Amino acid sequence: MPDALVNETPLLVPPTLGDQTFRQLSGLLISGQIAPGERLSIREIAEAFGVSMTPVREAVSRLAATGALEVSRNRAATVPVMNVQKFRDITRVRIEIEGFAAALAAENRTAEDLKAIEAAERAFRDLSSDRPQDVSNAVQRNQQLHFEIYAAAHSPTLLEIVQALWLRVGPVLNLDLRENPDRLESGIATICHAEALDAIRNRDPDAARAAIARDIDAAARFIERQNKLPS
Amino acid sequence: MPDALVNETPLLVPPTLGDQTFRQLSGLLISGQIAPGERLSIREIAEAFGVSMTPVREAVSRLAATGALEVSRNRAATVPVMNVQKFRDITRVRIEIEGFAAALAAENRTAEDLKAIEAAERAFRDLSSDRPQDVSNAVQRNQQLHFEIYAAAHSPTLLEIVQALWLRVGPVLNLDLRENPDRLESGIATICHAEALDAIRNRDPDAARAAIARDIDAAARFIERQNKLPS
DNA sequence: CAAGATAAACTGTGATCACAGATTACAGAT
DNA sequence: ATCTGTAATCTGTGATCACAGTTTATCTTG
Repeated sequence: MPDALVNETPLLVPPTLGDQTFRQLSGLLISGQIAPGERLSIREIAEAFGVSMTPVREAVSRLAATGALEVSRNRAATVPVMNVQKFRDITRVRIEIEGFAAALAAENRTAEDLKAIEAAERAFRDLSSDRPQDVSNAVQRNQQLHFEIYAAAHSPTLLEIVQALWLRVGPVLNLDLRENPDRLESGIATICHAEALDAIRNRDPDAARAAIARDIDAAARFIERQNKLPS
Repeated sequence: MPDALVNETPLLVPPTLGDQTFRQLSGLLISGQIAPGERLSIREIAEAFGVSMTPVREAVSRLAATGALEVSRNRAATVPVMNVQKFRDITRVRIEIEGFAAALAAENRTAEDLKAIEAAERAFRDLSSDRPQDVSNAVQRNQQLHFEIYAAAHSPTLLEIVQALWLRVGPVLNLDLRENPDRLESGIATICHAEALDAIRNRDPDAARAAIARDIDAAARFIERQNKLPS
């Protein structure tokens, strides 16, 4: 599931335990299965994953480096709790950067990119109408669609930045989604996705940027409206 | 609870050896004192810094997570070598993101921010005219000015992203600068800095974005013109 | 019953070791 | 002199231990 978020390593060499731990933790974080404020003990994770402390330490270090985890001295790592101020800050940055990625995708997408995006859009729309309460799959397919678009921008640098941003907002966005599945039923996401797809198909960068910006903004407004964000 | 007051001041707790190692390596990378392609052995660094392998491993993991270092399985970490394609990609992203940060700075800067930016601009300009061959200080003061501007945007998320970008381009930009000090004499940087300062002073986001974009683009064109980038 | 002192358990940090894969150096053969 | 196979060296990876600071539980005390 977290494959879209993690860079593929050559299959010639087997990934290290540190890599595997990083991927597993990333998947749990981005899909909202670890709540903000939750404590992550290195020893507990090591025991749960059947490895020693060393690979977990490396994974936690990497996650902390990208802001996905917070570590204090001699204290357990925690998923950052996001207050309203931080949430607005990261939302503003996401709108700019992911909007830019969508604009680049509209310019640089190939025919294969378009086909992949169309398939991902259809998959999300079908699930949204057929099984709107299937939150786990919705989270996964929404992520799949977004990153098909961002991959079509053909900018490795931008892709890594967006991945790091999603690792930060994942716990907030998707944990909320799991608690309020009706957010999907509003259909705002489906509309924005369709607009983004059209813009990318027509190679319209400004429209693509606007569509992604609206998608992000709508979700953010929904989160803020529930007032679950602390302080 | 007195604990709350103590915990609010994180500078009282001494940084870990891993943090210090990370900072030292970051400084060496961002200032171009470690060349692209150079190998960084954990044991060598540990011996040079007088620590064990453990803190160095953590620092290297964090740097690799942000793309500042590349690690292959069972091989020494290396400073990523940037070909023309990668360099253009990251330059394009820098123009968008750092331009956005400059625009935010023009909107959100306080009077104190402006004073700090003005001082940094003056420091760079003075050095540029008085001792144009003092590359080490020029690199440092250029960085100082840029990050005074980016800090004035008051967006922690954006600031971390820009820092990660500088860790990647530092080796290329500043190593080149050390080998070709005459780039400073062109005065393009000084002109762009002055434009950016004016725009931020006048709270003109578009002009601030354009000035920073021109500064980044000019330096990038200078690098590409020398054709030192491989492949 | 509530509040505070104290001990037990838990935490990350750092160092050290064993190990297997990768690199390098060196030898011999052609 | 050049190629080649092999041994020595170097590499990150992972596990384990000791240690000090933090957190939590327990017991005492008012």
